[in-house]
Amino acid sequence: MSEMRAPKGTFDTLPPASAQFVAVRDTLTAPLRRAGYGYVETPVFEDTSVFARGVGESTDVVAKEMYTFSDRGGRSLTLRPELTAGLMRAFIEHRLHTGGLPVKLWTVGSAFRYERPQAGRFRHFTQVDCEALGVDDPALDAEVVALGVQGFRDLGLTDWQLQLTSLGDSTCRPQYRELLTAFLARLDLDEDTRRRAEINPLRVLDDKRPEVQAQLTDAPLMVDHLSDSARAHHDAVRQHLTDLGVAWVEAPRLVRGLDYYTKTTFEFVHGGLGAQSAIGGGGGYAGLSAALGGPDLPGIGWAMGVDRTLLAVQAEGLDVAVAAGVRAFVVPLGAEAKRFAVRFVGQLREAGVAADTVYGDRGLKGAMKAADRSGATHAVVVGDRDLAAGVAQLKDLRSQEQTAVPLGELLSVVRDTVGP
RNA sequence: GUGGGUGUAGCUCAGCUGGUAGAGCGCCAGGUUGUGAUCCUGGAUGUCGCGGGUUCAAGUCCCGUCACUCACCCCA
Repeated sequence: MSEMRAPKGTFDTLPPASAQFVAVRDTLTAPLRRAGYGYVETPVFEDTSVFARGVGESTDVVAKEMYTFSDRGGRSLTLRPELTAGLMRAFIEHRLHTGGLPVKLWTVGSAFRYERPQAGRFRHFTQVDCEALGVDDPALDAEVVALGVQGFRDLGLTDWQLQLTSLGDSTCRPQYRELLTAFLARLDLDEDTRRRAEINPLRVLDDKRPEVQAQLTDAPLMVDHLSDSARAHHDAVRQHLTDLGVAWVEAPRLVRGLDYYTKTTFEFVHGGLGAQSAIGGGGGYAGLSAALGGPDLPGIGWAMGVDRTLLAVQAEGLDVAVAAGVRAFVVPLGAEAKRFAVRFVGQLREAGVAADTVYGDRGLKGAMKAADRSGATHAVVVGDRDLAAGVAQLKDLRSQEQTAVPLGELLSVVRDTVGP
């Protein structure tokens, strides 16, 4: 066994399972493409300050989970721990806000966090990201959420739910925060939790330990202390979601780990994943653009975990992969037949038929075995003897029926028999 | 960063109270010198994660270490 291994917390996605990964990734992005969102490609690493300022210095992600390094020019760079901050940096750098608003963007790619791996949590993972920037409109919030919902529906997922709440805005959140801090100060909490309460008291609300939860039954909730405008925004979002046929559950204790979220906040959770049950999440972020030195513009967006969604697909036993493999497999026998096979496979592919042949000297039996494993429904067996007679044998690998086909008709017969 | 579990063939695993390794699947070959899958027969592959200790003897017991895994924290 080799000592070479994928780094801790990373994994390789190999055939045939990789076909499912591709299907999940493409299904999640399809609704965005259909809705007119534009694709953006940004670097996998950014200046460290993009994340420090964008994600928030006090978050765990920035404080202890970033892959940060110096390049040869002495610059501090960081492998992106999420995709939104880099997207915003590009949005600001290229002054995309000077066009029509909102600006609707999506991207997909790798993200990196130095965390202890566990089920559904890795140091390298893939996210699909969707952002709508520059307009504060509850209908836009609803659209963004609905586009995420559509992806899950298209995959056939059923064991999931949308959790929704509002984290308030700059006028009501600070007041609520004080209220909550005062409440938490009266509880019997361990030192670790106290420290967390200081950094972000909201996060204590979704502590999973029963002894903590028991003390939180009477905790004040953000949704009960929203400003009039935040309240109206939240109500309108829910009305639009209803109109769009999107169901949700109220999650007044939903907290997200990135500092930039405001108002609409949501998470998609799946029942088959273990502790890391979130397959996607997002929300509004009023202050992010300004925090990165850009215009003071609002935004709404989400990130979906492709790997976690794939786990969800597998947990539900769904068959999402497009049929891989080939339809026709050419089996040559002899030197002349070999030349014919290589040429004929090229013709089949050119004609749109997924086809393959055998490479390496394996003999007829081995070649037939390869044909079987390829997933092809039909084999084209051709030996020098057949070529001399001007035919090839077309064999249905399921029924075992074999018929001789004149070479002049072979291409069209195979194409019509096996399909694309 | 903290805690629990597990490391034996390519994969899934068995190996009782210590006596120097096995099964199924897969792979290869033959049965069928021009036919796969099915069936029959045969075959190959292991530093038992690594290091140390106890013992006449360690896959088995003890210690350490690494990896994987699950959970906390956090999050996709």
